[in-house]
Amino acid sequence: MPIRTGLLLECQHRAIHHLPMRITTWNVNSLNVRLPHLLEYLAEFEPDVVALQETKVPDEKFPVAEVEAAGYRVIFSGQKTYNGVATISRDEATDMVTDIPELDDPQRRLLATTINGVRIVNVYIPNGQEVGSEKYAYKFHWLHAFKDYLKGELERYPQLVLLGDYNIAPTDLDVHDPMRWQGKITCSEQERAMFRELVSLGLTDTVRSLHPDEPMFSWWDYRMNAFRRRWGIRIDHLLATESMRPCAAGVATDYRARERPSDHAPVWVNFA
DNA sequence: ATGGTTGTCTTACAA
Repeated sequence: MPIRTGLLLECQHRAIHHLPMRITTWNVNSLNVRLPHLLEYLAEFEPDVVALQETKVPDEKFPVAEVEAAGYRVIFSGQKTYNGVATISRDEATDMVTDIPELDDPQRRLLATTINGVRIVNVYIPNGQEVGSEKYAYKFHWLHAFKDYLKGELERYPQLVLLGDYNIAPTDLDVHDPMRWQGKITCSEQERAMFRELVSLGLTDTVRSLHPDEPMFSWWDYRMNAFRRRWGIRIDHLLATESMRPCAAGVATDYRARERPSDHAPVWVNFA
């Protein structure tokens, strides 16, 4: 059965407040390297929106023609070597924002836009490297400024999806080996408290709400055959306002198993 | 599991 048909069947029992949408987040770790995988993903899943992180491509070198040839539009905020975000969509993206007000930051980590009446806030939250490090302090500086910005977005846009690479594993259910990761970067109590603060602004962890008891991972270290051994963590998330009605979700783990993969797999949610 | 592996105008740094 084609996936598109499956989406409609899965969602038909829900009340529809906006167009049904399949929305994906994927840290591609270099769009230049991962472009073939992205084009395969678009053809296979026919998503309405895909938020990319770590594109690592400056805007003047973004592969616009390739994405448009696949039947999509794209907006982006990139830089050389590091970071970079892009949002791919079937329909028009308006009211683009690339910078957090009050945060003077050259790192390209935010791309907010409106698609079909839904505010799509695509983020590449800083990794933090190690608890207590300078980069860890930057992670929280960024997050505090972002949280203030997000409050305003939520007031303006009743239908909002906040998605991306959060670099936070919210609970031990999101970690293959919680004892190994206890207190480590992505799993520290301070990071988890910040994740809960974002949720408490009026958002739902859509993937977890649909799979409340199932360990699910979105990132596996390149080293030590971590993927083959299923040593993963869930750090890529789609949070949404209550109005959004998620009806199915999953991780396209298959894309992590391919040749020359990103270390993240795509995470998708269907909204009724 | 702290050993390693990716990606980047690389030989260091970020993840």
